[in-house]
Amino acid sequence: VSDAIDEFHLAAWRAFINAHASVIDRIEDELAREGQMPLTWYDVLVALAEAEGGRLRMNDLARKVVVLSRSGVTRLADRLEAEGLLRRERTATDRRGAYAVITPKGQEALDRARPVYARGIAGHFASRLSDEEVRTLTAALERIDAAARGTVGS
Amino acid sequence: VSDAIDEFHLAAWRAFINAHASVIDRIEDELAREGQMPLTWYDVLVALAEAEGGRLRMNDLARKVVVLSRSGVTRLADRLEAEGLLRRERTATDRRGAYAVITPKGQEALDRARPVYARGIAGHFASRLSDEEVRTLTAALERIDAAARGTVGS
DNA sequence: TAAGATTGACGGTTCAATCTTA
DNA sequence: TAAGATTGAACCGTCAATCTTA
Repeated sequence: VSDAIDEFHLAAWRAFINAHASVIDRIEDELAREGQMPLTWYDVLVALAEAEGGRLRMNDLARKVVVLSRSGVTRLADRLEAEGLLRRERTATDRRGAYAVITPKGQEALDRARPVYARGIAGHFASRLSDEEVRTLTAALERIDAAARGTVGS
Repeated sequence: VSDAIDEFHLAAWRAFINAHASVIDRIEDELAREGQMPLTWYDVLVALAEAEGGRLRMNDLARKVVVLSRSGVTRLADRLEAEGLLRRERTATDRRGAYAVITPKGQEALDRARPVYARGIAGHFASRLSDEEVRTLTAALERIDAAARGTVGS
């Protein structure tokens, strides 16, 4: 693996970093302005909503929510539980493990946030791309993600 | 602007978010493991190193470092100054403004971090992309960044 | 009054240590 | 001893208020 990086590739990297920062900023602003939950809350709740029975072990939840660490998820789950958007359930079979379960109130809050988030994705991201670009981006970025996620040591 | 978002575009969005999170994580890990500075430090120092005379007004510096707020940059500059990697200079012409200037020690630390960072970008990002994909990504993401950065209200 | 920059208080995230059950 | 999860302490970043000079 070559360790030099030329202008051609550096420009792509910088565009990647900068586009991410500015788009996320915009969407976060719009969510706040419309009184909706921040993105991290959304990420946790949507992971639960998409899971069987709206429930996931804390460990699995943490693995799905890429932007947070394990203890970060614990902390956020505390806040969501305090807001009544999520509840914890202990299982009988393995009493170490805890499930996080989305509540009806959590589902409602998620449903309110979803269109605002969707509008942000559409307006700041999707609408700026041709279909061909979307195909290329998806393939390339999924490949990058899989490779980076897969690497363990070094 | 349509506010619905279909699976086709959602997949691209998720790939974008996940690839960013996992690649940044990897690179941050590698920097730490090799005893180099974290990315935010790097971003600030490289912005200075690329500027005329290695100096920039705090305000301009904050505008260049997309991933931090104005006061975030002040805070980080405090830490970098404490480490001797950067110093502040007050100017005679406008005594409100402060310049941040990279020090020789800062330049050296930057030079040590640069190849590690470059290797990370190459290994986890650039090497996974064809030249055609790099061209498409750069064009698309620069467009997205410019549009998101440009939008002011709503 | 406004611009440049900093600060105090606060909220969120992480690391390492800890607790509990397997 | 290990796995699942949580917690205490420290660190980082942001917002709103503030300080200083124009």
